[in-house]
Amino acid sequence: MYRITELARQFGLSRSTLLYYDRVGLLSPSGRSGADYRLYSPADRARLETICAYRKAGLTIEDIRSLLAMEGDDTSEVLRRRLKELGEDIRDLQVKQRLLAGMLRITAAGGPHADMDKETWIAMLRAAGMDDAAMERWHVEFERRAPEAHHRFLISLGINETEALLIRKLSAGAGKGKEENRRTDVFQP
Amino acid sequence: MYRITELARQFGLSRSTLLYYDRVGLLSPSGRSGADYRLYSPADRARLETICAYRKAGLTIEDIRSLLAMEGDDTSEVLRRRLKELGEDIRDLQVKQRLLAGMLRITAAGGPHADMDKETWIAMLRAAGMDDAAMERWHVEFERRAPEAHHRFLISLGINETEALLIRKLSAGAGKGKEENRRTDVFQP
DNA sequence: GCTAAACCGTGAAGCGGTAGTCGGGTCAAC
DNA sequence: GTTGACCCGACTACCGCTTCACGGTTTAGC
Repeated sequence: MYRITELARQFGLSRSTLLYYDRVGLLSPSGRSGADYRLYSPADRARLETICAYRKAGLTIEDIRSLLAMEGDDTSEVLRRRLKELGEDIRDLQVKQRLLAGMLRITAAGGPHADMDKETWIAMLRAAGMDDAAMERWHVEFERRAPEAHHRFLISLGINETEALLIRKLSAGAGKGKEENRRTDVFQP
Repeated sequence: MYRITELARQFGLSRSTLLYYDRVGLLSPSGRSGADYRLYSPADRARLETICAYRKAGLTIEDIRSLLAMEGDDTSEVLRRRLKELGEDIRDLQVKQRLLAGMLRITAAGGPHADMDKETWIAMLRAAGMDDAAMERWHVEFERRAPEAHHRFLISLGINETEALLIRKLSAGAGKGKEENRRTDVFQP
């Protein structure tokens, strides 16, 4: 059995937080001491562990309550909804980033890579010693191992859909040894 | 002169919001009608326009107050600070995305690289002909040109916060020519 | 046995940035 | 003079806690 501050410290929480969880009925200690102190059992501890995991994913208290209530039946719907929300929240923040960057007249921070664009990326690889042929091998390898990630990556550099598909097609073709498809200029236009 | 609800609607705000702005002294109407109604002048309107622009960038009321107080002298510091905060907030959300995706056993749809991990990435660069030294030069270059994007990139490969910060620190140090920091094993452990 | 520190309890208030609601006053049109 | 749209100030609610206040309990050392 753990006392409140002891348990709180185990999870990096404050005593107040556990008091709050008790008040809202999310986690109530299963016992009390003679002096009416809260006593948490190992089962309570396990429940708190789950709660913390969900909280770290940004789920609301209400969401967590319902997740704990339905005991692993169909948790996925709530989680999926939260995942969607997160995506929207991130996009909102990215919009704000762009607005602010505009005010500062900084190169607009756009996609997932924000201040990264095709030119910067290529310059970096070149600085590391890659030449055109190496970059082509790299695209081929990327397309072979993770075509979807390859696509997302190209988009994140600000390359448009059409051009991204073209690059991928050439990478796929080159991987099969078709010599006539050698057009390194597409990779570094 | 505009009345409160009229002005609120022009900016897609609620009446309550303008009442609040008045209460906290962010935007007070320059006049009152005979019936003590708030009357906003065109100058008030212009001020509100600025306020809305800043709010859309997610600045706090306090930030906006100080920005308006110093009348365009050195706004950039506050804005830059907010931009940094936004980057951190986005990273926090992306961490949550990954945690949730893990719970759903989905290949993280959130990160820019999704089904990409550190091992695959390194294998790809090696296949393209990069050696350890080249990879280190690349990290150094990445850190120098786009530190935030570098961080996001490392996180997207599934590298944890602590290790990402370590790699960046070493990259930054190596960029300044500190030979004793040469520890390529950190980049490919 | 005494004291001090560290713990425990309860209850209330506060944070930000609104949204909404209340009872009552004001205005223009019919 | 009445209807209905608008306005007023003041209030409450939201989330996930945190902080404060005040008093009782446990623990350690002397």
